[in-house]
Amino acid sequence: MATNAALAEILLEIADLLDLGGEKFKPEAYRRAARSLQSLAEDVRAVADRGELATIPGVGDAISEKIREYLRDGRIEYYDRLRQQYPAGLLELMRLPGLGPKTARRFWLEVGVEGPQELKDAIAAGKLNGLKGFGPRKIELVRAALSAPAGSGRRATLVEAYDLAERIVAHLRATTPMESVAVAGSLRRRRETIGDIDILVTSRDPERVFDAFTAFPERRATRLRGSTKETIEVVSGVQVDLRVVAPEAFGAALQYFTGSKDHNVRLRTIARDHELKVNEYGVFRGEELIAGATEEDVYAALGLAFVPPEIRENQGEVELASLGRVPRLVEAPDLVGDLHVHLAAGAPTQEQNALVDRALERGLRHLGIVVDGVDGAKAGPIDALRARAAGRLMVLRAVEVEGWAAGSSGSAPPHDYRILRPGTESSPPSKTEKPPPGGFAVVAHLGTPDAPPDPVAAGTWARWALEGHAAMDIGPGWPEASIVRRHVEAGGLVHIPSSPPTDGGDRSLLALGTARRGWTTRERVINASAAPPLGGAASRPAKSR
DNA sequence: GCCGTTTTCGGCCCGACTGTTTTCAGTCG
Repeated sequence: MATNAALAEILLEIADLLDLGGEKFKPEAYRRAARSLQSLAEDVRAVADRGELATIPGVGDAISEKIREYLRDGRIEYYDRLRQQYPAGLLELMRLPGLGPKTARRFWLEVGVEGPQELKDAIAAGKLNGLKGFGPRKIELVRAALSAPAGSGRRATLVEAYDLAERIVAHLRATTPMESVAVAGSLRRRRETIGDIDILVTSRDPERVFDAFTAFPERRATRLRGSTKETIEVVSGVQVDLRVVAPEAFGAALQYFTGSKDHNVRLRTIARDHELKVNEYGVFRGEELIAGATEEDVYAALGLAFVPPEIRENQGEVELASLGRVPRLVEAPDLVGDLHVHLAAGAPTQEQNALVDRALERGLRHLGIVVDGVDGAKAGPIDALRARAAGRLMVLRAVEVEGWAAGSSGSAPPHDYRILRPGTESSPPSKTEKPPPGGFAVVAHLGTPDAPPDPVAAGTWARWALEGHAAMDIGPGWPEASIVRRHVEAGGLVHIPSSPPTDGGDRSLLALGTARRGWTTRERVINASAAPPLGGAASRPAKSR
């Protein structure tokens, strides 16, 4: 595991242990530091080497010292000491849904339970009966949590969460009248993985919306249902929250429930400094509602420029917003080409033509095609496609070279540029390993939605791309936004797929979101330029015909 | 434990929901 993630995990566990001890504010402090590490744009070791650990939000003297200890000794004494104070099973107990540190601690001290199995036995033996604050419903809740199916409450990949949210929204739209519906939460921020899906609705008839939500075919269980929100778990184990809000508060609610938590805390602090209060119902001066219908209003009321959802992580965006200097992130209309489209050599002419026609419909200016299953020296269908494009679209011929072990092999021109495929099946390259010689315009196939690249490997490939002046291909949820951000801030280029996939769905939106999450601006996107800089290519691009 | 263009000490977001409660504690996001 990458150092940042491993350290974050330890800090989170320290937080849980402190919770068990009844600490009031320390746990949240450790969690905040952990979240900062998780979204840190570089290896924490590099930050430590520069002596700048304290610049990380939520990291002060004490946590800095613990981080240094970990980097030096591979352990943190404070953490080891805390762990000795409680049975390991208590942490498992407090992580069950509906249970927390207080409850776990009471089970331990008052019933002598040290873990999930012992708790099961204790319930079966009726040892919880008569325990103060534990009625039959509460005991049943605990019992159900203990026997929850495997995978319950798990995190989903970005693509999985996106598709699920699309199905839920479609179901709601088809079955109940709503004024507006939006997806919020970490899915809207395009996080790499999604803990729970947040859906926001305005409607005059909340009960009807909840009824429709309850009737969603994939629902497995309802966690809770009140007058403003309902939480369900679907069969895949993912949790979905639905909230109904008033139209005049839609923007405030969307802002609030989009998060991130740390971003919102910053906003509320700023509000307080302006003698304002912000919550999911709006921005208030005293009792008076001064903003809330749109997100733009909410930010404006706080004297801030609008912040795109993808970068709301308290990673410097709030400061820039207060100065009115939020970067303009790449947007879908900026993508004027695609340099990485595959076409089977034997594909029917109709399918080949559709590739060009779709690109023309989208108004693309260039299209780079890898023809699979044909000798690179042969023209394949490229000439025919060039004729079809008839000067309206620059059709480029790309070849893919697989694996760093491939050496200098690969087809000779005539191709316009080469794409490096590091070879995800192989073991990741070492830090000192070099890419194969010869230039590349794009480094691609770094992962798939189900198998995102290992962060260390992705970091190496990003470096290859940077050194070779090639663009790093972005996928939905990978590489991690922190790697993308470090790459583009170092001056690197990215490639964002823009052609709609042939298998339906429009997940190219998600790759765009991942790029935006990495603070990518248009200038850093190789296919946002009408004349893509293919300087890293083995040969110069052919002239447009 | 962290943080501060009013603070280096005294705060720390805040509301919904649930179960068990005659007014609240715990959990969650």
